[in-house]
Amino acid sequence: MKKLKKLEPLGTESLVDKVETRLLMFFKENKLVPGDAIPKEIDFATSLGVSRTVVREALLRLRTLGLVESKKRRGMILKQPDIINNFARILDPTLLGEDTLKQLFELRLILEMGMADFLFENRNEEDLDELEKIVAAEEATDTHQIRFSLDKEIAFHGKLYQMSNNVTLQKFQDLLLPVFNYVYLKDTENTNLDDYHYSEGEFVSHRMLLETLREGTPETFRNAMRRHLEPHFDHALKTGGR
Amino acid sequence: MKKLKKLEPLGTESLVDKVETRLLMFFKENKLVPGDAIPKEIDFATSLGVSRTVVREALLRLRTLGLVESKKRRGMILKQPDIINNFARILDPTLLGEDTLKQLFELRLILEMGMADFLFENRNEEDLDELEKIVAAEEATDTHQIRFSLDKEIAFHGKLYQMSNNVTLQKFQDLLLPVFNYVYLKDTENTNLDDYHYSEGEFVSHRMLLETLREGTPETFRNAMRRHLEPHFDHALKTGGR
DNA sequence: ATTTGTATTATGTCATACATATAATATGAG
DNA sequence: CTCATATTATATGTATGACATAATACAAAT
Repeated sequence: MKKLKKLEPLGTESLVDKVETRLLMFFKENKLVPGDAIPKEIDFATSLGVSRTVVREALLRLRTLGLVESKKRRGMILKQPDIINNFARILDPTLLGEDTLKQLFELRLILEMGMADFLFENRNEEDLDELEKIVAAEEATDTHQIRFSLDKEIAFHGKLYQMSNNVTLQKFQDLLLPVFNYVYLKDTENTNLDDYHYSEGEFVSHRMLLETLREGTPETFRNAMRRHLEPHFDHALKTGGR
Repeated sequence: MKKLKKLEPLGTESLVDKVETRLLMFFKENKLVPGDAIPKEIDFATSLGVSRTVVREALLRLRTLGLVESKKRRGMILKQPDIINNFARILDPTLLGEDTLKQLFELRLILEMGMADFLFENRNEEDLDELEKIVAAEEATDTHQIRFSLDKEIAFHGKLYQMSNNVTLQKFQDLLLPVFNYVYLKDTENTNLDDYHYSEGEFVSHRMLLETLREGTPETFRNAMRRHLEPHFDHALKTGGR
């Protein structure tokens, strides 16, 4: 038997896959930018030699990803994909695995530890005042349970994200909020955070964070935030194995 | 003319939209989890009273988002949506606006500043040795240009992400890498980073970061990292307005 | 000139048929 | 009986043609 050339595994990708990549190539080659109109389904179908069904499914994918938008009679136009928005639909904590949830919660800790510099860069009286109001309201309500009242937690930390002045980060946080809540609640079920005793007995409250943000530096703020988040960090680090 | 009650705009959502939400409800109500099989297209179609086409398009969306997976003859099963993977297709830097790019680059700075605690929690000799190798190779090559050699930069920082032991974070970094490179290159075009002079004249090299990771604490590491990233921070903060 | 109707057009939906891949089963060789 | 191989059934994938729907342009009417 003659030596035969190894038989290449023939592409496993479906027709729709191919068409999708062809469409993306088409956009790039023609240097189309968001706002530009693209040919109609039937034209793509004929020039690619496939059925309208296939073209439609490929375009539907791109639409799902927010890359194109379709209007009746008007055809389709390229869109600036809103990276974040699509996930909102499916990012249901109950549909995510334990490990992913844990990692996303870690991500939250990372983000809040890392954004100090941007907070200091963009802080202004207006925002600080609003933060002040949030803290004041928090202190006024229930002096015993203030530490881990979820609503206040969200209000305060949410405001911080907003103050980062990074819209993408904000959207990201909005998106992950349900996840955070979910993990947070699950955690508080198991370990009663009120009983948690901080190292050196010192608890860093929202008020103290606010003061640090007013008078401190990014560095001191990071340290304060680390203390503030200590129970969460402990939980995340303890339950290690991924 | 009499004062008329404002006429509510009636729902503009398409059939496919409705079916999609119905499908998601179905999954939740039946407490389906990743791995579970779901009814076939035709069954959904008949029970919802719509054509297979519509069901198919709705399912295709969910497939595009990674929530379901389809295999011939086997039907469809719920999948753990890979949050990150979906971005890849559309996250072409050339398709993103300037502002989004900038914000993603900031996100990188935030992540690297924030992950210190996890690095220290998960560090082990093996990883540190590998990091050592990367640094050594870096030092060996070109003693003059070591600071901002892109490859080494990627190798070193990439390894850090890997050491965070957070797969989601890693994937996120993989995904954003092209964006980072893109922004990085554009930055170095304008401002020659080699000419950048660090505050107090002190430059924190990869080697110093490594030493801090070996002997220091999360706190000292954050400070070192902040110094190391100083030119990037400066650039990000200077060009402020979003 | 503003409104109202009408034709046009590209996407949205439907119905049906067939192709294709694969799990399940049956068949056959040893 | 065991294993490999062929067959069959089935759910998704693709194709085709038809009609519905909404948005636009333009004509007609007031």
